[in-house]
Amino acid sequence: MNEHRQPALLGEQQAAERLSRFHILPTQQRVQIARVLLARDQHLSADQVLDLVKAAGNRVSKATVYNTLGLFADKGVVREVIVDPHRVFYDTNTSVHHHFYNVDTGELTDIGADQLRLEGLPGVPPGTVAEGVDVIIRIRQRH
Amino acid sequence: MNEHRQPALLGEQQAAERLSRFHILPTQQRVQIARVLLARDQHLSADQVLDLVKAAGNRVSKATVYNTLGLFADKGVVREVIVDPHRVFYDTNTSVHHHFYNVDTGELTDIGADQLRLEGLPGVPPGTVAEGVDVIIRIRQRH
DNA sequence: GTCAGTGCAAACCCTTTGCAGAAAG
DNA sequence: CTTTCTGCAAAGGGTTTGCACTGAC
Repeated sequence: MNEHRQPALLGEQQAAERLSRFHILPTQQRVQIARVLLARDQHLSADQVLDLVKAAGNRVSKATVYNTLGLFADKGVVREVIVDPHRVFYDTNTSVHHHFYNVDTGELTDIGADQLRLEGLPGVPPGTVAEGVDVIIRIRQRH
Repeated sequence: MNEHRQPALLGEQQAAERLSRFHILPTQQRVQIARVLLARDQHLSADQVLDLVKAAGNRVSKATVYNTLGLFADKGVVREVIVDPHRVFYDTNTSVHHHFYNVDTGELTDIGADQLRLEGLPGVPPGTVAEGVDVIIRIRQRH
């Protein structure tokens, strides 16, 4: 009856291995952050990650969460989603896909790559290379 | 030889009329902001707008610039572009189009609607309505 | 022992807010 | 005269930084 009190966490082993695969040294805090973050496909802000790590009974500082999420994004473990000037979301789904962003609730929902196709991608400006394509469909509550 | 020292400004009359058309009371500051902002197709941050208004010899406060840009966006005079967690850009081109965002330089460039087509727009989640679609192609300097 | 990672608090920066004074109609 | 707008400065909130401490190898 109480097996759902705590959100499922990724095992420490698995988390550490996953970080190693991305050439990230699996320190204690990074592993704890990975355990909550990578447990499922989700979109979390830095603050939410901090809360989840603490809720799981581990201690991390705010600075480390920010540093770590930035590192994870750099290394490709997660993807930054910028839809709101107030906070950055980290998306654990790194495959090609897009998003609905509910401006009223702040909720972010995935749109599979198969549900939306981009035709005729334009060439990038000279001297630059493409890094990624973000498609955001902004929605709001009816009325 | 000195006709380019000052960026071209929209005439006061034109600026005021344009605001009225969007049901915005054309007060002094709003008109001055509109004159620099709407002079051409461009992407400006609030800070840049503040600097431009001051450079044009007019006085405005930071708060008024923020309030005014927010108002303009609400009324549809400009479009907010959120590509950078650090600042919001205001785009004077309100027709359907997309953007390149150079993450190294912070530069925003338009992509005409004719250069990129979206196929198979998915239906929005129940209880919500679409407000807009943003396509951002993130680019960076080669090497 | 050396170098990288972490924690804390303070600094930062963009943006918003509260409120008194000014301007618009 | 009433309502809305503006300016200033202060507050806000997410993110970053500086620096001493800790941990990894």
